[in-house]
Amino acid sequence: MALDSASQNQRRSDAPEVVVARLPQYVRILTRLLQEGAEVVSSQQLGEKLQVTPAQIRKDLSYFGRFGKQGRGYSVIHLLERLKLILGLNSFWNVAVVGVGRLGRAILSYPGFTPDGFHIVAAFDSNPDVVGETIAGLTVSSLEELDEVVSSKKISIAIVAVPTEHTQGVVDRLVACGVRAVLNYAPISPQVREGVRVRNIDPVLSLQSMTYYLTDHPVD
Amino acid sequence: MALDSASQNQRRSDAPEVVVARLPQYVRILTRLLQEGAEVVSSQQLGEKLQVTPAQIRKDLSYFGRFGKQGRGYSVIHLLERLKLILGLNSFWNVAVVGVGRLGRAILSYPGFTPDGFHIVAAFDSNPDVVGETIAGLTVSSLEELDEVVSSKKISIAIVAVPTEHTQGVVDRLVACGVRAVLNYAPISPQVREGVRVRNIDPVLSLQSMTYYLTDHPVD
DNA sequence: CCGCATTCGTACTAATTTTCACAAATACCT
DNA sequence: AGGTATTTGTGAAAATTAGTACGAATGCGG
Repeated sequence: MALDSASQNQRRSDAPEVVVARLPQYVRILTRLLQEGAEVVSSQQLGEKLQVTPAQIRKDLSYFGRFGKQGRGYSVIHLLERLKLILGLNSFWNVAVVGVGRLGRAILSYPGFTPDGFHIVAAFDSNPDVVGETIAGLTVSSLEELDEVVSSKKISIAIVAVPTEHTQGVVDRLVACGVRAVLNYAPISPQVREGVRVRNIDPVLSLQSMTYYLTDHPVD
Repeated sequence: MALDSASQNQRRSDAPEVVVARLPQYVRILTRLLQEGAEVVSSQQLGEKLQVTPAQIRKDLSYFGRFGKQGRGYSVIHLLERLKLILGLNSFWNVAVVGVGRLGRAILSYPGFTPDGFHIVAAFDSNPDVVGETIAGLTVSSLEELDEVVSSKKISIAIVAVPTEHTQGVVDRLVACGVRAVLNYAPISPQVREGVRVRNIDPVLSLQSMTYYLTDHPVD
């Protein structure tokens, strides 16, 4: 009880990254529970749904405040609201897609980003044949216009689906335009300055880390 | 996240899962180095390319054997071969895609799996309008034929891109047919019996874990 | 061939992450 | 109202993961 700031509700800055990465899963489960009409949920129940120990859930949440009631659990709607606020999911995010090839088109047509508050408001490609084309209601812009459009449309997140060899260059340009979060689909990990976040979507790496377990390994 | 680490490791060498997950990245870098004509590489150089400490690379490799030479480093071609053997990447893997909607089509048309030894040899869908269609040279089969085709084509890995509500059911059927590794694109984490591996591709979770850092958090 | 610069492999140490376990608070039953 | 069953939040312990540092090889230049 001696820790003053530690026991306050606003202690957020020092939450480990691994904890932050779990919060969106909690948000997802809570959203479903809310739809199902649940009013209260315990860390025990959440843990079962997420295949995680109840202690971990309580510990994770404790980095951000005290949201539960002993003997009762967490108010689904209240905890959900708090977590969305913490993650910045209480408002919309404007997103650009860079690279309108096969993959970029699939991303532009994918309806799964919008319900979660990510609005794709611009698409870019370097190919003059593609620029001007309209996909899923969006007209593809030239990369020349990147700076202007990113500024005017207040874009802070980019989804990058360009050929591997252009990825680092595109990411550099995006960061120079003020983008601070990049979701990259190329099979490399772009380097960025501190303060910029990158997540890589790399299905081949995922497959390759599973084949290890499909292979017989002598105990040696 | 891990359920029961004691029961996870049976006869297998005891390399932590987090180490196994890094090996494919080593393989990727080594492949590139080999193409560039490099014959030898040190943990120092590998570490720079991967943004990890040299010690971590040496430690990771030491779980599987002794591959380097003091004062010299690692033979690129030799280390690459050994890692591919460890990961089971020295031969081909037959893969099925289940769900031929927009996403499934994009996956079937994606050329990036083949060079890494993952051969998509079957596609399944429940929609009779889609069954029989040919995409990227593959004729879509009905889900009825799952068991037969998985057996006859020796498929041990499945890529699942079906609507969320059907995902668990499809995964259950796949596991019943003998599939032991699943790459899932739906925004849930399918539950499987021990011994079956699942990796989820979930771009929304990735985005949501970045928005935290784009949001101002009072320090106190 | 000798000394010096490299670099591995690993025992040891540090940091991080997870789990345990328990006081305190709450709900509910009789 | 009193007793019992829940369940949180959190220090402390345990487990896992990463990093340090150094002995032992190895190669090279003179």
